[in-house]
Amino acid sequence: MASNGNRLDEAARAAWLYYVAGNTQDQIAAKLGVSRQSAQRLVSLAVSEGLVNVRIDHPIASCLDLARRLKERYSLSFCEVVPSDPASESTTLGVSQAAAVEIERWLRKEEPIIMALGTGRTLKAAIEQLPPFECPQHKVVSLTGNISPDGSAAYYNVVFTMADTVKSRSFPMPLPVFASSQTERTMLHNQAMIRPTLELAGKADVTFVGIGDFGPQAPLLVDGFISKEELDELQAAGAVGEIVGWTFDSEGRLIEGITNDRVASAPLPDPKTSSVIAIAMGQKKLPGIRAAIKGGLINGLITDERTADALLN
Amino acid sequence: MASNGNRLDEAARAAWLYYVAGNTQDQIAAKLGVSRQSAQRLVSLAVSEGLVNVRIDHPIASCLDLARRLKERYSLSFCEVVPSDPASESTTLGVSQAAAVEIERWLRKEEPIIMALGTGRTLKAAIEQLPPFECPQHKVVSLTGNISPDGSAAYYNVVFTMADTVKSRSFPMPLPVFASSQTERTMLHNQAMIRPTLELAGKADVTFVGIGDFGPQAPLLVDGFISKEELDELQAAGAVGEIVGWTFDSEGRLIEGITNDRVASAPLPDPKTSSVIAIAMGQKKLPGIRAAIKGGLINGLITDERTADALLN
DNA sequence: CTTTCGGCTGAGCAAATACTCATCAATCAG
DNA sequence: CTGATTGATGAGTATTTGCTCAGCCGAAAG
Repeated sequence: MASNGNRLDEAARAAWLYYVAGNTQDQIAAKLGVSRQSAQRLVSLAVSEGLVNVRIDHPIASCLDLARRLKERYSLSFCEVVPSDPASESTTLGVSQAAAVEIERWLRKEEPIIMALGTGRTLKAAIEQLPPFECPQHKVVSLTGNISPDGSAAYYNVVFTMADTVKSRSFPMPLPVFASSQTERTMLHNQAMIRPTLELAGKADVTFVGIGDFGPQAPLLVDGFISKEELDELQAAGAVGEIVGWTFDSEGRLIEGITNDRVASAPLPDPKTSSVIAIAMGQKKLPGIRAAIKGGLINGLITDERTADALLN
Repeated sequence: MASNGNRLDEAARAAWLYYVAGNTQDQIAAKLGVSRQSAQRLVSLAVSEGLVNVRIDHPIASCLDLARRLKERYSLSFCEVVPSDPASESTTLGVSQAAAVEIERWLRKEEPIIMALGTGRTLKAAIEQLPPFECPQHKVVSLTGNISPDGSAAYYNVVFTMADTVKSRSFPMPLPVFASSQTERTMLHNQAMIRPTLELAGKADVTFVGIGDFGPQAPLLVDGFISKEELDELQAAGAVGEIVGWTFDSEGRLIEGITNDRVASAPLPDPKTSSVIAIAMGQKKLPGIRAAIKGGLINGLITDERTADALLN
């Protein structure tokens, strides 16, 4: 749609006049020859389309301090803490922006890298913050299958979302998230189309993942990947969190059997040889985050002030 | 002042809650435990301190097109065009932000680079847009002296401004802008403290400069570097623009004699071996910009829509 | 100890902005 | 061709923001 592009152009122009040039919407309306309301709509469109990117260039002392202490205490190689909004229950607010900045930083590199991506709401929100740009030198590979139990494309598989805005070479994983049995998983993983992707995932320079909790609203349950019975069984076995479907207990040890036999996801890249950065915040995820750190599943964390504080106590 | 730092912390937090979390100032006030007015003041402080950085992630088609045509027509290796605010007479609005982004892009590189900086209001405005960060691997060298005719530090010498926010190795040029004679210049340039700096400037990987005009408000005149008589003489000799004090005619050829014999600035780095990017916009500067491009003094340009349009016609 | 001064604060108000709703135009299926 | 649907528009209005001004507090000077 040319009209759509033009509209976004106009929106960008209006947003530019508003945020950069500091015009009022009245002035913008006059300059663009539209009504004041339309100008307001253009600005708000630009905002809602994510064209407007605000960053605060000030390391808030308390956040820096929390990040430093987390890094020290848990030997993390990367940690970023964003301010909390005390009133908000969102599990993405703030961390998604910070994650987007970090993801962009990696993708802006000139030498080719391999980036692996997990799945989940938090990560999806982060990807949606990315500005469009081109980096054909990089490879972005999904750690998890993109097929829902009902056969449709998994909504929270983020590689596709990313491909919409960032032009890199994408490697989705054309698999279900869980195989029906360990045997089937082996078979699936041996497919000629899958194997290279799995190998690529193993060689990732950097990995971004979300962490799923095992409360009553566990994402694996809500999205229909596991049944209530399986959830109960996992909880009984001590499950506190999950990364791309790999379930682990409070010590960060993968739980044997149950669902981990059937997860079709690639194994998590080894944090010893690459950066594995989790993006997670919120009370619910706390046990999972703590466990993932303790078990050395991850070596990087992007979280918020409140969660950081809780992790230290 | 700890209070000052705390205040900026609070300002950053308020700005974060406002711009990123989307709170109203009332909500922020409640959360930070201050009055609404104070919250408003914190937000506006954050804005005026430059903590808040807005960027519009949308290439406005017409600007992209102008940039492309400029690059083609004049064989520029870099060109960026920002939207114009039709009502504003500013010669920095927009281009300073765009220049800051480009400068930051260079400084974020991991491998060490040498960046040379010119002088002037436009460049200073750009430097002021830079967020604070550290890049000790780079060297930033001034092309011009930093001593005003009256002996004070030249206000528009930007290396110091930059050193305030960006931690790189800085090389100011402890010289006047103009020597009193050609002989004195030779002598000054042969000083042991100056020579390495000059050599560094000659090896710059990237150079950012402003362009001065020769109208009645010529910056060289306004800042007291040259007299009205010298200005008249230069104009009579065909001067249309000036970069770090080097005056050139409408073909971009340096004007022999008069002031060019005495400019203590380093010679402009050769655009064949490095990027020499001019930041300039506005009707007044048009002849100077055109000449600098024509004469091959620069190979990169950051300007605004209106100026770009005029350059193409 | 008092005075002065600079900066901070809150109240009130004007301006700017965002939202809702009814209307209108264009597109598309039948 | 007609009716339905979608999306844009302008008016009116509520909310939010920014500005000015008078008062206040504490630090520094006398």
